[in-house]
Amino acid sequence: MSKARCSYHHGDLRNALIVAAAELIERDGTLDFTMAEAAARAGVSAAAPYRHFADKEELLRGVRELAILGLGYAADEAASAHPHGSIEGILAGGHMYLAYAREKRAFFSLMWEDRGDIEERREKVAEEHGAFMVLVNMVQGFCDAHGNSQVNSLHLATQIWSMGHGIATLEANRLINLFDRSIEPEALLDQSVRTMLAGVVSTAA
Amino acid sequence: MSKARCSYHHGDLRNALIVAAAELIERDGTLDFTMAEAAARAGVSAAAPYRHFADKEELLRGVRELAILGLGYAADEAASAHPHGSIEGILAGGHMYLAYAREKRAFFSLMWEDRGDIEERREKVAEEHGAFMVLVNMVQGFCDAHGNSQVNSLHLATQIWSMGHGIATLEANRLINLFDRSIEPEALLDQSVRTMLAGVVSTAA
DNA sequence: TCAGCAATGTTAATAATATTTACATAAGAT
DNA sequence: ATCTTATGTAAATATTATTAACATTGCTGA
Repeated sequence: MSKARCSYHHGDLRNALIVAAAELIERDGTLDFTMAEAAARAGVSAAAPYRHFADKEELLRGVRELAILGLGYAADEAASAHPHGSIEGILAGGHMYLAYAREKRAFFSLMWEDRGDIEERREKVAEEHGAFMVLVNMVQGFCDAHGNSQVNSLHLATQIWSMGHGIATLEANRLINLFDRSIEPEALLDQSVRTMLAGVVSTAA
Repeated sequence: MSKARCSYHHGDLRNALIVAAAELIERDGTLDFTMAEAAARAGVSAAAPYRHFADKEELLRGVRELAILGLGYAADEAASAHPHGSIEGILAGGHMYLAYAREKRAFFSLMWEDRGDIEERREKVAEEHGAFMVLVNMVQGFCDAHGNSQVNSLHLATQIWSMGHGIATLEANRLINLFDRSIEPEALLDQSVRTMLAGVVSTAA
């Protein structure tokens, strides 16, 4: 069985709950949906979730996985629209990240919030964090194209990521223009990335 | 009256509650202290806080103000240890920010989380956000010292802030070296800031 | 095929908290 | 000295997460 709900057993409740929770997060823009509502949406009783998740934390981690995968797809898409190694590809990735932070705040914060399972996450980095891998690739391509082979692309990617992450995080929390109303996040990001990459090129061997 | 608690009335309960809450946050490293415990610590009943704060959110906002002021003092201190306009001053500010994020995670996230009162915050920017003003000053000094007067220091300060904010946020959530274990946050920050400032100088009129 | 087990659901507690209500006290103004 | 308002208290309420005790059913091996 794997249908809607022939009878007593659901068939795929774990995933159904993750989806239900994600829908509620999407709907409310917060992570504080109730277990009961998620369960109801999946068509089961309030206690059923506990057969699949130790607690709400664990369900949230499930949702997070989904979100991270989604971000990876978005990154693929952004990257594939530009030539490999081009600065535009990197900028497009940044815009995608920024848009995600803005439009899916709750998922974005869920994704980057310490939930006490860093080690577990580290083990699954390769499978789950496609988005970062895409960035590393683009950076690698950029360095190759600009004859700077001394650069550690993992390192440079982290540098660019953290830069974009700062802007995106502040934007998600509506704080990026707390001090200067004229700030435009995308422009700020572009400028930062360009400056950084210019720095890398000027250091070229 | 303004003493410990001569009798029925406290005298300064509002502040006492903010301090109590801050102590609990410090102790547990989380924002999820209970109103009851904060009240108990201030020596009053569980319902008393509601005479001073509409809800826990409002108490948290009170604690946030305190934290932001503290960050401002730390910024003053960091800046005053280096010559005005020096790159070292800016780096020191960054290190302070990073250390704060690492050592006071809960306060750090409280400070930069959207709590639905952006407009109110904006009105008090000048009084409360000393730390950013310090940064703006240092940046201004740097630009003056390097003969680049076309730069909008508010804008550049935002750029540097968001850069440091990204690294600090990721560090606070233990994610900065999720992909690359060899990353050292302070070194990454220094490098990023130096690259950015080098870019500004090279663009000098 | 069928008995029995393990997995997965159910309903009815339990528990922890925020928040409200109804009442008490006391500080300060008239 | 009294009256009003601000500030406390104790005792509900309400909301949720989570657990407990019991039910159903798919699957496994004889």
